Amino acid sequence: MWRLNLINTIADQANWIISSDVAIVIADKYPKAQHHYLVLPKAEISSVFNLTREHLPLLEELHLLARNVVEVRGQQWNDFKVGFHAEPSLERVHLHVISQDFVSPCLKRKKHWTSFNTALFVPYEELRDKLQSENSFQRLPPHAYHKLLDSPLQCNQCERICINLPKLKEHLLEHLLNKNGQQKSVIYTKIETSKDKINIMDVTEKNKIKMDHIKQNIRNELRKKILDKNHILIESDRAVVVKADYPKAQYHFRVVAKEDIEDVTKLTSDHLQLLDHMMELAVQIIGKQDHLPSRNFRIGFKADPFWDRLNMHVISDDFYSLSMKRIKHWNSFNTELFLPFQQAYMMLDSEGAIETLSEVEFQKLKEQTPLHCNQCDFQSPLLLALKAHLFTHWQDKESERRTKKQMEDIVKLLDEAKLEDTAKPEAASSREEHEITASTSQKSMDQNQAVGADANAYHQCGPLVNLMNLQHINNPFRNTPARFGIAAKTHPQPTNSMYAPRPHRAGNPLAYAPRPQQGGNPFRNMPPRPQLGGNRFGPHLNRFGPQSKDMMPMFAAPNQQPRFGPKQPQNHRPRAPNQPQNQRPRGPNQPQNQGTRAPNQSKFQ
DNA sequence: GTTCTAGAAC
DNA sequence: GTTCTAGAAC
Repeated sequence: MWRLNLINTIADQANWIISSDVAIVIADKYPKAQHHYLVLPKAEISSVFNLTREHLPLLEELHLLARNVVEVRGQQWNDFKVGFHAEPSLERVHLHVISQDFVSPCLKRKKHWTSFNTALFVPYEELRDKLQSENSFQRLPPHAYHKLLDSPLQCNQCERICINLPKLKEHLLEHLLNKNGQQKSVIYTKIETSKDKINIMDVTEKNKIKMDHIKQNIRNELRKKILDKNHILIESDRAVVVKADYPKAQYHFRVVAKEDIEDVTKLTSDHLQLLDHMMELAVQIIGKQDHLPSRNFRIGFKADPFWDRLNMHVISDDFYSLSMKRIKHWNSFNTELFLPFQQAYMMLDSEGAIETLSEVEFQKLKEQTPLHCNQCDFQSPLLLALKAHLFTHWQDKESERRTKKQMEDIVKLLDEAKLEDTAKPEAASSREEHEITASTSQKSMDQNQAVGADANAYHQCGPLVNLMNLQHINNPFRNTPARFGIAAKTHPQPTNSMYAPRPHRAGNPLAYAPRPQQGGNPFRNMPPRPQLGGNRFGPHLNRFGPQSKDMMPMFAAPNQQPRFGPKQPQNHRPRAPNQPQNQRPRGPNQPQNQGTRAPNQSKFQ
């Protein structure tokens, strides 16, 4: 029965985009716009006419998942319409989440348009308020329904009324192209005789040229930025430190060379001193971040940089940020697309150049899934699930940090008390101790506030970058009740030793390090590097220059053999050939969403 | 919800 | 002649 199509679709978890304990999001099989999703409850509620006031919390959850799927797909919430059909055709109540371009080959009939762009579409808020006030939602009278179906085809973005659906579709495409920066002169596209096949090849080609031009202008922004003193956190004669405009973690800075070097591939061994200097600046900016120890920072270059000027990333390893919106954002820091500083330095020192990956490899790495957590064995194909997971790491670290801070305050207090005891031998009562602890905490808090209010300190130390705001409207986890456990499709996690150990995974600072199976690599016996230690960042320790070869390398364990050993011929980068992380042997638990149907789904077949 | 198709509209 | 719409069938 075709009315059960949606129920059949959700029976197969492979169709789920995201889900919670109570609802599921799927893609509309016949999307009427560029983005079109359906949110369905797991509970068997056949239609919108069966909803009552009791369902308001469920409705809220559907709406939350609607926001999440928009976030997952990297789209803007304001571009979407979210609501129900007043006269739905298919069973199981479903919330439409649809982008307002309405450009789609599946938009074929007038009804497709009117069902979303007249009163036949009931926005989420309208239904919610109706249930709140009247405890039910009623079907439209037949005459009203047919009248709405006959509504003129008025554009949803301007006053234009079109004579028929093909004309409206042509008009809607104009809007979409205009929105994407298309000039009006090239809007009028050829409509092919075969239905719904619109030839926009010429248009997209011209679009591409224009977009390339715009991109080039943006690329130059970094060059301009280093001249603008307002953006600069630290400046020297050879480089500056600026805050990243779209930070991909809580702390994200760029050290930008003043010298006109396009990117990391243009570096030669002559630039080793420049790299030393850039590291010194990185050390300085890290040192100014009291909130986070230096071991939580990663320093390196993008192997496929967007900006038109050599810039070195200094980024905290939480990677929890509202700007972390796309899979390529994650992969650019957590695969071989990120070239750690020490690796770049070694390459330059031993080979005199940094060899890049091919364009094909770049593309592959950018889109690579599943996404592996950089702090544990968690993995997921969905960025949203990874972000939810990263959030738990962030919370743990914050709580750890707070506890540590409190302990430090107490120790400090005890030290002070000791001094006072020397002068005044009477032991303080436990009640007094408690009072003193409380007052110290208060004092510490006041001090923090004082520091926060100190504009000069703020300027010199740089702002606390991108501190996560749980209540931010764009935060997908805002107001998410814990019980819903929004984690989408959860995949089995590796539990046995068949999985490669973490040091060999992309996302690890050792991503560029050689792997055991690769023969002839001069670094293959190198022990794992420890995390960066705070006190090793002293600017006076210029351990990266050739003159420091006899010193203990900054990133090495104290007894490790020196990394800057005798040079060996190298015709390739010291990494294993094409061993993407997602080709690791699978564990016994296969992902549940691949192919097989559960027995209880047979009733839908 | 979709596809098919006859007949109206152009 | 082609394009477009709308009802029937699924």
